[in-house]
Amino acid sequence: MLHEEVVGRIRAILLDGEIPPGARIPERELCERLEISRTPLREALKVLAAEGLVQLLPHRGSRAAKLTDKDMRDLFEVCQGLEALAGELACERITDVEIGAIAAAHEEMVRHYRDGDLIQYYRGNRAIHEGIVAAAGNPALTGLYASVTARIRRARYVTPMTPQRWAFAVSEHEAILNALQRRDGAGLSHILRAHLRHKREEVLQAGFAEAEANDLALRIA
Amino acid sequence: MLHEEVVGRIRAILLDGEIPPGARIPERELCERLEISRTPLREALKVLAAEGLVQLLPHRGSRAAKLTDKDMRDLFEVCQGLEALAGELACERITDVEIGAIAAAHEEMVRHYRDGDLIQYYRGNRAIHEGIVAAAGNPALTGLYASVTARIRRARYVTPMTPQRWAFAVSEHEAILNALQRRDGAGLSHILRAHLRHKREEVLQAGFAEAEANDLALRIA
DNA sequence: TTTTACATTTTTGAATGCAAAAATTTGGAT
DNA sequence: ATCCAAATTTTTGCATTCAAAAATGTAAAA
Repeated sequence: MLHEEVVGRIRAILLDGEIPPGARIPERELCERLEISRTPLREALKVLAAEGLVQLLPHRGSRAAKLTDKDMRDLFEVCQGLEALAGELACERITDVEIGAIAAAHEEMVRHYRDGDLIQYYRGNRAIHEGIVAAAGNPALTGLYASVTARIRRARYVTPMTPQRWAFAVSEHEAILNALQRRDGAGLSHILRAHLRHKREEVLQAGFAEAEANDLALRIA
Repeated sequence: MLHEEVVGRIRAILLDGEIPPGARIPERELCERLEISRTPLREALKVLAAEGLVQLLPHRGSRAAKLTDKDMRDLFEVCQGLEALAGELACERITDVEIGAIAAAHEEMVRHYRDGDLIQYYRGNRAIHEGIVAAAGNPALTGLYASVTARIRRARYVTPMTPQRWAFAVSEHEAILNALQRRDGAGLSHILRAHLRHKREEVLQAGFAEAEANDLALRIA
């Protein structure tokens, strides 16, 4: 197994929440499960620590990173900046074919909304945002975006979605697609920011990070 | 020596250009120099690879990353986005004391400009930009900014500075300070973008990345 | 019963050893 | 002399080992 694959598999385990935020990472078990020795596992954990997904405590092992409300707010803020930039760049560079693909993803997402299928809706949602970032044609941006969104993904998908919020999010997406089709960079940037700001408010209001903190506090006590 | 210190020292060696872009990283020598064994060195190299400073070639070791013109353009673009965001946030959150510190750094930088001391000018310049980012009060943003600027630092400082360019850059900095003092987020964001766009144009025009590519081509031939 | 000092076990972090892959050198054929 | 193949050396990637640190358990004293 290649180094990048090891990193990827552990990242997936963390993002799936199989090792919940704040929990100790069982070195021995992971070694057995991935059928590798401690050396490559520890290399991967250090990489993931640099990415912010793992917290290393000298001489006391590693834990799945746990985000405070402040961390969450900060990451959403950065994400807003990155998506706003991506939106502007995308409008300058996107091809008609790419717009068509995003429009198709949008229609599919709306269908999932009508069906009330939240999981599939989220999947489509993510494809659209990632499509816009990809259309910016800037791999450095794509990489940072991936790393930031990975860290807040769980919070986004765990936060409860009310019918009102959901309907409003879909209407925002109509505006996003519209701005993209008009190649209105400033407009797209603006609506993307608002869209993410709203999502951030939902997530923070749900007190996701704090819930996790309490959870850990209970476990320690 | 702690893991983070190993990473930091190798990063410094790379940023200083002591191991030039594209050059092979001599594992054995670095081990002796840092007085560590291969295990912690390799852990550090993998972290630096994730940061984009090192290129890992499976079964053929690691090299100091070499940036193409496209890479450089992309990184500058992201840097523009991050600084623009930082500028807006800074204007919302910065204290009078912090503004005073940045104003002082600005005055000092202008003195170095008048003295024609480019090295000290760059140092002051960097302090101002980092001060604005820090004033945004967003550690996630600070981290990404540090990682992106690290990768383009050498190109910025190697690019020749004409008197005209220099004078113009200083005038831009007057506008930056002014916007910050007025806490004009939109204005600061705008001028920071323009400032970086100009710097990017200079760097790309100087053909820094291509020069390095040729340099490597010669070495290989 | 609770607390504290000590011994034991476990876990961490790093050096070493080993097998596989790549680079280099050597030797032979053209 | 040049080119190609095989042997040798070097380097890489990983498993293992070892010392130090932390966690755990135990027993004695308050």
